[in-house]
Amino acid sequence: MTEQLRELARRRGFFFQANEAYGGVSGFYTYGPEGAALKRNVEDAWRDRFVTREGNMEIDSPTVTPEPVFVASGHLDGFDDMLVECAECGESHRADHVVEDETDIEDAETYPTEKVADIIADHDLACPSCGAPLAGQPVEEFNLMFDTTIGPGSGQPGYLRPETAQGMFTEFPRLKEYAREQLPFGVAQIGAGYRNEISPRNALVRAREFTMAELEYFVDPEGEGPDLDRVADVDLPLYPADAQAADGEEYVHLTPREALEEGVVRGEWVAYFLARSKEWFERVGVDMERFRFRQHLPGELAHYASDCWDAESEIDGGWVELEGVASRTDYDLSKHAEHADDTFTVFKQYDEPKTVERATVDPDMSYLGPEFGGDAADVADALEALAERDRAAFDGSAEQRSADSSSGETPREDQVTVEVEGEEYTVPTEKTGFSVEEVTESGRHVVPHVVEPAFGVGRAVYTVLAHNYHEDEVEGETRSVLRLPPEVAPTTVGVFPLMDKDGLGERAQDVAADLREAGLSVTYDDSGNIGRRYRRQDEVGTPYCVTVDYESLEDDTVTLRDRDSTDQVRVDVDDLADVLPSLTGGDRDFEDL
RNA sequence: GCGCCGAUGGUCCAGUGGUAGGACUCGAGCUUCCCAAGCUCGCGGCCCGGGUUCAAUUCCCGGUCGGCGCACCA
Repeated sequence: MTEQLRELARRRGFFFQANEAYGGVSGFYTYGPEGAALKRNVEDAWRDRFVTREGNMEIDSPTVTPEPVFVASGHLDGFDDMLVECAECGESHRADHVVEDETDIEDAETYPTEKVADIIADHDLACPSCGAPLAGQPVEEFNLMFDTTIGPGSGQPGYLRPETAQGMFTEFPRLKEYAREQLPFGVAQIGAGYRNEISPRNALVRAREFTMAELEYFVDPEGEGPDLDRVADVDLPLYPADAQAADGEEYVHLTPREALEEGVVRGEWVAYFLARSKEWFERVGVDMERFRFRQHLPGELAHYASDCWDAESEIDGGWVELEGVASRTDYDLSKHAEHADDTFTVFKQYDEPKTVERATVDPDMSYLGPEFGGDAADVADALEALAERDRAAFDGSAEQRSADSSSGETPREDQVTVEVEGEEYTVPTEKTGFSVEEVTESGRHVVPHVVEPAFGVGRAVYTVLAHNYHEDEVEGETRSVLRLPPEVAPTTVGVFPLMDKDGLGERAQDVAADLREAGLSVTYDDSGNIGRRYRRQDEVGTPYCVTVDYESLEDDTVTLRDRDSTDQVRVDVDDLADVLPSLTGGDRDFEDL
């Protein structure tokens, strides 16, 4: 099936390997005319569901991203792994981890690979799996992010984004303004992401450049949940972590509300988006008999996720991840708040203003300035942060006195020490302007939590193709047909003259032009006999075909043929522009015509 | 990245130390006329580099790409 599908995809222009004229490179694909249309329709359906109907906003951020963003997000640490492979058992290990586990060295991760290889040789380190010596084995670095240089010369380092999500996070300070600081709100993006996969496989399933559709839904961790009534009847095929540990594949079928009540799914928003996702996958043509939500096992969770469910489809006996619905908590926004020079919180007003005690500082800059020079402002910021965090530091705790006395200096109760970029600065407490005041707060700054449904568009397209490919037997002949939902089919209607003579061709051309003018995606075909033309359209999933015959010339009717049943009805030419959209939109059924 | 297998028209395959053939598709024409019909004609190909050889698509080496298994998939 896969081979036939792959062949169909190539031959009919759904997708194929890119740059084949130059030998091709693994992991890159071009969507041909049919595939690009199918993909666009899938994306449009996603946009309709997760942007328009959810009332979210869509953005479009750059794919080239400066390095500091990934320092903050944590991707820089995660992708720059050093691997060493055991010659004996073939197992790959993190070279830096081997070194750190077996020696006193604690920061092997920061060493160049050659040095790590030397250390392994010098210490006669062995393979953690089989015990064979690793000395002499090369230590190799692999980057999962594509790097680039921004600007001329050495420029500044940048990376192609491994996910579109960071764009939504880095622009959060503006986006929250557009949302009028009202949680919850969602920001979505459809675009390319890049991962320099070690071994791309399986066509669109694991590509190095691929389209993602991601929604970052920002919620108040203490706020109200979604309206689960709207998805009350959705049956979720759940495959929880504990069921995966057990033998067999026991799925649990629950509604979102049941799943929450039974504690299978943690988090109302996750449950809500699982339901919306399932409905959407069904809408674009994923077979629900070959679909499930699988919970990530604890060790499988990404560095940013607290809980994650993958939507998966079954293709040829294997399961393909289509979507991850992750609880990213406040990880991303907190990280960017730490690293970036902006505010990643939303101000949440209390119902009633509160009076609270708050520790503040008002540093004497006429002292700090001369004392610390250019660092004075940073010291002042550090003092403010310290006051919020630990007001005891300002009244000379026992611990601090003890520390001071042990250093041999005169105990000083009246000073406070802060650290700025590794340097310690000591300031007399009286110069900090420290005080504890009663203030009235009308609200507080909340770091929103993020619930992220992230879809792989290419994988969805691939699944839709695989799940809708059928071979019928028609009078002993095999008929290949893609039973795509009309909404996503690349072409809505094929228009043919029964024969290309006696004016039928001209009449059919007019019909095709009129339907195009009405906004429909139309293919005109006058080549070969009529049956061949129907089969061509069947193979690319065109749901309807219109044939102009001799009767058309008399009474302005045409035959309208249904892909799945191959049934035909006669329809007035003038009605086509209304009938076809109502059929594809699901407002009418073919049988009722 | 490792191992095994493979690479010949758009697609699927056969074959050969003297540059190749079929089927399907596609195009033109005739014929038929509502579900891959028939006939005629036509377009179109040996992954790349090196070696052996008078001569390599064929044999050898290396590479690239693909499939499968392992590893990897933050």
